[in-house]
Amino acid sequence: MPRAYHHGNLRRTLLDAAVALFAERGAFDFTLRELARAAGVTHNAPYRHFAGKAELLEALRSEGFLALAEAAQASLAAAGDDPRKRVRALGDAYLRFAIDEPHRFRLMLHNPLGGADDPVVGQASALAILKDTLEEARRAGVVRQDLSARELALAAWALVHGLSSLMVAGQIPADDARVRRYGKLLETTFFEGIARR
Amino acid sequence: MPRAYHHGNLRRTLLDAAVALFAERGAFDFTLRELARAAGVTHNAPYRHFAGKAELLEALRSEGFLALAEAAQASLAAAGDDPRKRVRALGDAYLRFAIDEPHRFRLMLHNPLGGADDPVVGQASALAILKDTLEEARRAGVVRQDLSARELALAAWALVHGLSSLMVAGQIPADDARVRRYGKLLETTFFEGIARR
DNA sequence: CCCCCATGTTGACACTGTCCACATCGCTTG
DNA sequence: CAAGCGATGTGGACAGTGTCAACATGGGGG
Repeated sequence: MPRAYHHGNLRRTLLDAAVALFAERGAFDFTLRELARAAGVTHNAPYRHFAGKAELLEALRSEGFLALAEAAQASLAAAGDDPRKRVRALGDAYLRFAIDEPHRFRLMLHNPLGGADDPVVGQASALAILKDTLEEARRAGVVRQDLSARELALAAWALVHGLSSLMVAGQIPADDARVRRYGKLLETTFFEGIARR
Repeated sequence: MPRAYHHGNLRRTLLDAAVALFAERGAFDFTLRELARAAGVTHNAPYRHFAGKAELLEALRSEGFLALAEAAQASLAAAGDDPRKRVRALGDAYLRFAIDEPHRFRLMLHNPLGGADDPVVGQASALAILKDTLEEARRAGVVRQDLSARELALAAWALVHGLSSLMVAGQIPADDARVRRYGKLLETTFFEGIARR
């Protein structure tokens, strides 16, 4: 099969190659030209799809958040109707995402500081899912009412994010047993402690 | 004053210049040669003090953890004898450090993945302080006894680290009032929830 | 059917990290 | 107190990088 002059789907190929390179070496020190070579293309072809290296990285981060949002939706769909179970499902999904794709996770969190103003595409939607689910819980009356859904969402996020970070950083082992145990601990901490009515 | 051939304290100067550059642009994209220029020295002088760029970064991370450890000690010294107050003081110190020096904080957490095996110098000592303080609390009987001091320390760390991360990332505003409020919330969460006897 | 424009290529430039051989100093030792 | 040696800084070189500009190609809409 003769390689066509036009690659066909270079953008996709480049993004995939980038993720693969991340996973392979565990750092973000890959090079644009390297990516181009991996895709079997000249060092300048990527510039037809990304304005520069920074934009490619941003695209990767976006995709990460979209994937996370998808995983969150899936876990919600499997969680049934109990509001508390639904919140728990989101936490589990987050933790699992962080553990299964640590490179991507770290890339996503590696924002250039102060970035609440211009969040990456997808980040907002991931956070929105959490907020909506906590809004459900709020309406169902299983959490305190004097905090907004957003505040509750941030608290829950902080909780699970702290654990995820430490696991990804290797400070806390991430074996299945521990993940389940800490997941439950976080659940009670959130519902009996922080969000208690 | 004629610039001497031998700079005198280049290592220090380079590290300081690096921190300054971080703070100035908010990303780790500085260049070794740039650093050398800022220090008024040839592009190769840094190699007499660091094997390469990676080693310089690692030195920076080390210094960050040492500074954090120092801040922790100071806050302990001012905290009196009550074990609970002492733990709380450490949490506050962590949060304050993250907020006051977000660049450094992000650099420190930016480890090359899986790094529990070869932690940066200083990281261990910072963690040790927390562990010791929780050991005190454990001996004083104000926390549950079925968790080791290390486990308690990690739980406390996860808690405060989650909040710190979100604040540094700009997701949660870091004004004084909120910091105090969340600090108190974390304290009760930890002592009444996670670590309750 | 043809031609236009999105996609890919070639060539160039300034700059980077790092290696090497050499220059300059200041501290130790006799 | 001299000398010289090791630590520190210099200058030049090289391959590789990000990015720009000009050119080539060919598939899909008129």
